[in-house]
Amino acid sequence: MKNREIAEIFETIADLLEIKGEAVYRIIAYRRAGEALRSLGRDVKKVWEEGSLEALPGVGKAIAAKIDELLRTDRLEFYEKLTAEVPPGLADVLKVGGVGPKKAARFWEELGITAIDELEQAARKGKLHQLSGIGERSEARILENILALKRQHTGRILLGEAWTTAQKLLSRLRELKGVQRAEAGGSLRRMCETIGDLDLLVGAEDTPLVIQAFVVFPEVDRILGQGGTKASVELVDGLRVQLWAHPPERFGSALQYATGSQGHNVRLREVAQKVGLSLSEHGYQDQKGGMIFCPEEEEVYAVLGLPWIPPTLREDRGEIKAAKDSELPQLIELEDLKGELHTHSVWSDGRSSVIEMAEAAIELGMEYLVISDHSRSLTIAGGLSIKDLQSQRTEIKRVQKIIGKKLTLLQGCEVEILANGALDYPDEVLQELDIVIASLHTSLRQPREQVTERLLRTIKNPHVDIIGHLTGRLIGKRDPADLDIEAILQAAAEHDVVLEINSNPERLDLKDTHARLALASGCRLAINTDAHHPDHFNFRRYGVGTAQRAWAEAPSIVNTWPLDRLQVWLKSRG
DNA sequence: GCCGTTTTCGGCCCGACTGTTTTCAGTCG
Repeated sequence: MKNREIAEIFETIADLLEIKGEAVYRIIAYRRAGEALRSLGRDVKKVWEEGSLEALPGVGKAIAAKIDELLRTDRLEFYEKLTAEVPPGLADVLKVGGVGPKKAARFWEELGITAIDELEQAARKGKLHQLSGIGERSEARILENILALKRQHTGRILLGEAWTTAQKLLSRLRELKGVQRAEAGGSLRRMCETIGDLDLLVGAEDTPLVIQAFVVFPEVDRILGQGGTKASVELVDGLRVQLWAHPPERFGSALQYATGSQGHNVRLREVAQKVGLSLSEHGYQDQKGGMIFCPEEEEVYAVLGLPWIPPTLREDRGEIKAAKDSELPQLIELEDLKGELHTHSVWSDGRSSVIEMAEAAIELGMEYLVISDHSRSLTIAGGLSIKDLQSQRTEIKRVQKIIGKKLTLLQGCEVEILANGALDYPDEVLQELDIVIASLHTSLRQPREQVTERLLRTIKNPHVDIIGHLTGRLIGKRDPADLDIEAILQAAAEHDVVLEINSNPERLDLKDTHARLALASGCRLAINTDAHHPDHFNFRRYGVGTAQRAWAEAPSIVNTWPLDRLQVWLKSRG
């Protein structure tokens, strides 16, 4: 049983207990345990085998026993009893906007509703508003939200997509009269791999005016809620956007609040409480009612004696303790990247020539650029024959002469890890290349042992320098290969093989938790764009965001190294 | 149900908006 499956069970338990009206902190405990499993990075089975389940944050005796039962028997008696009592379909009913545990319980008890479809039928027949305390407006809103839920394909969109939409909205907001500042918060600012909704924050004196101007933006399809300081809307493309507006002197605390995560904010407010302060989006309040305003986010943390915590760390994954102990990492930044180690050109499936890619790299101030086209067996992507590879070398040398010393071009290759575990070129060919990236594109669905073995064999090949997009996942489209991540990380650390964080927003592979585990295992990483066009160099911000979420510092990322150091390393590998 | 250099028991973040009511519960982030 996988981490995610166990997390889902705990989250459903939390929902059902809430509908049952159980103690709220018991419910929170199950949600926190679910979150802990999702952000673990390691296979919980390994933790279980070590007997250290209770060392996980949010996992105590009772929940550890439940994880144990699930891993041993694939079943959970507590869960089975609970679902016999409260229909599990009610957990889905909670996903409908405007329906929380209290209403779900009443629909079930008074109307016998146990699933979303039944709720829809009841709403259409006007049965909901016959209940006391529920009017026709609530009924209409619930029906509307059921239809909205059905329209949404996955519910979450890719980071890259959210980024683009947010930038458009922010620049429009900044043009509004009276707006002094506008920033994105939420999971976008934290650079999560997918985004559920956009959280935008504006600093302005006349906040209702800004809110009113925002809700009539042409891309707004419907208004879900609107007050003097916040509005919630759905855009024509279905994306939901929250806008908060606060006076500039409160911008820092408001931005901190809007950035989250919820878990981080709860922890921070607990720290505030211990020194007799109450923290909200408006600022700090002392016990006598006096306010401390924070125009800048740094001040929110400074009041508690903490250094500013970068948004990408704010996941309640130990960052507040690290801040207290002055042990926050010196995070990698975009400016630290000195070059790019994984790109494609028209020689295989890229859309630009070597010189076009080189010129774009120069424009971005890179010191070096690796052209790494696909190997021969990936015919669908125009993989290069050994002869083509030699012609390409001539071409790269020719371009190098044209561009001079502004950029150093290296010839690499993204070599296929074949289904049988061999590489797509013989060692003699790999040896001629400046750098070798080995990747899986095919037979990703092999059983765990087999795919893992392919990767282990690849890592042991002395000519392989980097493993590209380790799991092969495409977020929301293709599941990652089933791998023994820990065995692979251990081997990579041992053989000094670098693992790539592929920055393409569809991949982000390694993902944050795996990258964090890789660093803890002693692996080095590279942040690569896998660019097939100069525009794709923009993906670097997502790769850096992912690396930051893994608590990565620049020295662990090989393409922050200057060229001479990189070349010494490559030479040492033979 | 978890957790502890204030605690092994008694705490566990905080406010905005909505709808249906007449003062607030429910939902949401």
